[in-house]
Amino acid sequence: MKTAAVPADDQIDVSTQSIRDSIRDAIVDRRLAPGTKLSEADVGALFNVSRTLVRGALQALAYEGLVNVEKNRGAFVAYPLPEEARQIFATRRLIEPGILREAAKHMGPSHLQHLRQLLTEEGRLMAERGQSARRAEIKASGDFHLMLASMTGNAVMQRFMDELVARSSLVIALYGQSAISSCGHQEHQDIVTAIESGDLDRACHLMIHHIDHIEADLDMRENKGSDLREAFKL
Amino acid sequence: MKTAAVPADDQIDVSTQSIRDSIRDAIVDRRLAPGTKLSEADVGALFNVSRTLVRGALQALAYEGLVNVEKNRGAFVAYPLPEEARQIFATRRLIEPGILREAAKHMGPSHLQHLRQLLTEEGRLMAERGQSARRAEIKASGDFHLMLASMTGNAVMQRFMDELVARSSLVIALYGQSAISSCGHQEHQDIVTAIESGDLDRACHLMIHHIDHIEADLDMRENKGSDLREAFKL
DNA sequence: ACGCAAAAAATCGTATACAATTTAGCCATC
DNA sequence: GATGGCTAAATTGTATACGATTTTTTGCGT
Repeated sequence: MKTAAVPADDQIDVSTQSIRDSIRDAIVDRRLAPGTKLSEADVGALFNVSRTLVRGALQALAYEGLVNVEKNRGAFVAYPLPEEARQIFATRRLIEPGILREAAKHMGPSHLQHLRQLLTEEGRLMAERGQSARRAEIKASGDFHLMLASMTGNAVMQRFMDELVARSSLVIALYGQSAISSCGHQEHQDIVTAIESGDLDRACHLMIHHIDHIEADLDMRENKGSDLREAFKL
Repeated sequence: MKTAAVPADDQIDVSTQSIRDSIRDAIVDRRLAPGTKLSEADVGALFNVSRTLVRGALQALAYEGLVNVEKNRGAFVAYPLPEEARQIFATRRLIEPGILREAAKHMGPSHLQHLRQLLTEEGRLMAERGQSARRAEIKASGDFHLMLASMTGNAVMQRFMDELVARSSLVIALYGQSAISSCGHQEHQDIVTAIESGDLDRACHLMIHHIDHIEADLDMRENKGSDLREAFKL
């Protein structure tokens, strides 16, 4: 059976952590499709490490919800079910307004500039063509939310958001319809504008609607991916 | 060097998961003091498993923030710094009102009865003496928040709360002053009463103050534990 | 040909082995 | 008596080995 295609760094010294990050990036960047099997031996061969380290990385990713490990069968890139997807977005709606307010508290002019900078980059990527620009655009879109989380100065929240954004990316990969909601970029801008003008209530309002829009763009009818095992076993 | 004292089940078949849970319980129950070294060999001997499984469990616990693993030095029961503690409670203040509202949406009479039942048990434990009753009381106090989280029906939120409650318990073990804020029990009751009466705004308000009170009961002046390594290395 | 059972291969689960690093002990020296 | 450095012990990091489980292949009978 064909098994993952993971970016193969050659010769470079790798640790469990770096393997985890590489696979994570590959999943979030959608270079690894949901459901793809991640064979311990194969991944180990790609990184020139033993299964021991690969197992550690896969277990960590399982904890983040990015891969499922099935006993005696192996690890697979997570294939979030619609219900799971709903829970992820429900959690984001619950958390992100609070993050926004908390971030705003600590925000200075330089922070705002960083945000604007990110938005500029996001807009630039939207103009470009090609799959790699598309991927970069999706990543940048997630980075907006992550940057807000980092501005809270709260490492716990930041980690929660890391996980939520990563899993969201997986959900969008599975159920997303429109190439990308290009309105997302506009909504990001509106949120920053609201923050700048000091209208946090409005910013939070916009944020919630923004998340709603992302979720509304999904088509979560079952069996989109036709993975029969997933469809029946869970 | 003396190293952990972990509850030793004898002969029972154990997996990584059960080891993780046992250590987790021991930490949350405060039978393992913060800073205690968890030697792979020793833990493995107690559970009659190889270091491989122990390592897996310790890595998972590290991800939850319950243990710190220092490269080439080993795993230690986490010793949260004051700043970390503040972030944990800040995150709880941010999340728990939302959980409350979400839980209330799905709450039927049977759910309310479960909550009342938990509060009764909590009250009963408060009347008892002895260290084990004290531990059970602390656990029950955390269970109140976890039960609310479970009532949201949202597995993601539930896992976040699991982590937050576990880490809170560690913080309280380190910095807690008054035996236990016995007012906590009263506050739990007030929250449930507010929910029953349908006044969610009031319930959320009470919840936030409840978390504030827990945090206010801490004495987080530095060096309570006088672990010099921790003081300098982080 | 098709289906089913048994053998073979592949893959995972766990333990053990060995290398790398840290820690502890000890003696010489100031 | 304290300090510095050297050696030995202990501990972790990683790879390998082997048993258990699953998956695939093979081959037989219908």
